[in-house]
Amino acid sequence: MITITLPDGSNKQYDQPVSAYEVAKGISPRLAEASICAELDGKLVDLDRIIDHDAALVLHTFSSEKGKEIYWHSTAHLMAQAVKQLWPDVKVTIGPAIEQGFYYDFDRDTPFTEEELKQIEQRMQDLSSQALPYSRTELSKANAMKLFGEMGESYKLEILNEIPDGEIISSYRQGDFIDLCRGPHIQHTGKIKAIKLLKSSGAYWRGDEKNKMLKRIYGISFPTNKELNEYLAFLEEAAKRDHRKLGKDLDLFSISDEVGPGLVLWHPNGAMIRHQIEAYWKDEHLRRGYKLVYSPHVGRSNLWQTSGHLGFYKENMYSAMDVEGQDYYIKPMNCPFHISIYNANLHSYRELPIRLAELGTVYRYERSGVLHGLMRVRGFTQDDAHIICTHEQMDSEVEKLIVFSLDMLKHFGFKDFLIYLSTQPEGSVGEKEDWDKATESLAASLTKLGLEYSVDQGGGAFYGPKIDIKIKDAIGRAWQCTTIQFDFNLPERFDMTYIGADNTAHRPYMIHRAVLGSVERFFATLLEYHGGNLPLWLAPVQVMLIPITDAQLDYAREVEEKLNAAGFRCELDARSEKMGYKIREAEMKKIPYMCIIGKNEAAEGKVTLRQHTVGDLGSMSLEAAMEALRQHS
RNA sequence: GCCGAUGUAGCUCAAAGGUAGAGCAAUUGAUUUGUAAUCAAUAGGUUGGGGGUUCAAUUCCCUUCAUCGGCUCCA
Repeated sequence: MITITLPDGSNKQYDQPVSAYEVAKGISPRLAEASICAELDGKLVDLDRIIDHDAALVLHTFSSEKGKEIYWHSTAHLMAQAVKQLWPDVKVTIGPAIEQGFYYDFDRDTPFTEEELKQIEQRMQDLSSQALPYSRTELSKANAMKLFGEMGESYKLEILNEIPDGEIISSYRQGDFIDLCRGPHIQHTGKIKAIKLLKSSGAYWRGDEKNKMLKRIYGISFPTNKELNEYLAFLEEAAKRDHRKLGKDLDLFSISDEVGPGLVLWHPNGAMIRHQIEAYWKDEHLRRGYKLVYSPHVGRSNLWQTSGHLGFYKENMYSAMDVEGQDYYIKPMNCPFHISIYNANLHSYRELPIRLAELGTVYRYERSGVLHGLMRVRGFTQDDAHIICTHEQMDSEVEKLIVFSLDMLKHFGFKDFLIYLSTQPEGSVGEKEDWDKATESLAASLTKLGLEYSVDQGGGAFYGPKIDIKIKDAIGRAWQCTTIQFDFNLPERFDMTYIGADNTAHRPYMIHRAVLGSVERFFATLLEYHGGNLPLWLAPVQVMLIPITDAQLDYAREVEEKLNAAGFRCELDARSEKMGYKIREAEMKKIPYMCIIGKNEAAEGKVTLRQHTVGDLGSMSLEAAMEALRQHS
């Protein structure tokens, strides 16, 4: 008797071994049809896997993350099959599922053209209609080497070589196509109904630029055309939210060819938003015991020598400029300056923690291919701070930092974060004891605050462990904003000390952190998150005054003055255009509120309020309108 | 930096081996209007830069710069 436990706790009993598919069918034929793979005692397996012992079984459909992953992975195999059929000489490499879809890397000299993508897509559809079963074969490493060797798939041999001897190796075959693969897979190619190959690009073998450049094809697939169309519509929607488009449409910023790539020009509207962000940022820091500082944009080579940047960061720094025979470098980081500020005085343990904060503009050489709107630029302003504290203060400082960061991000409207804890990498500096203590402190704070996080083992900087908080952009790409990093390197290099209660010098702990990350990147994620409809307190123009005819201009000016005096940012549209036209323009500029002022309003001393995307809110006294605005924020 | 695509008026886009066209925006004039586009006129371009082929290039070729999508890296 075999007992199978389902996720809801119920049991199914069988006299003899049974496949996961049969179990699914026993529950409901529809579930069996929708199932993609099975999870047996926590291990993903094919649906036709025979269950011969008591086990916990979870069936995954396309609605689960794991189901999607297997589905897309299977589609990647299908694409590889199509490509091999069309171009037998092309070598296959690897083709995993990604967050949205899948890709497959091929070794081929010429890139895949749009035409060819369509051709591949068509062939995939043909193969799908043949409903070819994916069948698993387990074989020894030697046999696998022989098989893929005969097929001439050299990349597969390279992968096989790295698999330890004795391990069972599986391959999957559908029709005439065999791929080395751990699996599992969907039952047959017929399950893949809607396919779209999105783009082709180059990608290095194993992500290493020293390796050969392969040709990658990205695609996505769904069980129904409806889902595919919805996804394509989502991409279109997302494109409208792209901060580069919004930046242009709302006249927020530009990047000029003549000024230089990756260098941002902030237009008045964008600058106003930035000003609001920065003002709030400064207030919050002062409230929380930070001291604001300013530092220069360049520093002598000695400084960067001491900090070590000329050693380990030089490829990201701009070349030196000569000043009276001395080399000066434009700063890629603020740390050495903040440390120099700390070191300008002798410090007692009574002063600690010292928290130095600055909106510090830095310049880094980023390779031309990586620049991306405001997300990745060459000159940017970090909302930087360095916290210098004693060992005892470390835990509470870390905890405060996490709370501070999340509070601030939430204030801007963000709700979903991805939190990562990165631990000690190979070749790091500092004592293991310090690393462990700091890492524990970071982990403990996250746990104490009840936050979920992923651990990036060995992903820390060489100088210390860190916590990163990422925010997603319009199409789900995650961008790092907050970073909280311990630094065991610079305090040593700059010989930072404080005098302890024992009247001897001690080495302080230093935490380097940025909450927003960089003003540029944060601004971009903020724009995309809100789709350009910023919260009232950030909107560059909060109220647009729209007189209906020129006869109301005087009254409108009066209203403007009063609104300004009350601290609202408003503009008067005094053009002799029709009201509908002015409303349309204000709506397109995403201005949160409009005050419509016609002869009725002028006569009664009122305004008619209209809210962006909402519509007419009716006529009211100016005081009532201002109260409504205050309520809004 | 590498692979691919793209680059035409301020913006969004057409066209084409024989010296570029629309809509919006702009300017001027008329209009004075009640909740998402009033009408007319005017002006606007070395078709990203450089070089080549050609009787002729903006179109074809080379090169360079930039942008976009990836690779890698990172705030």
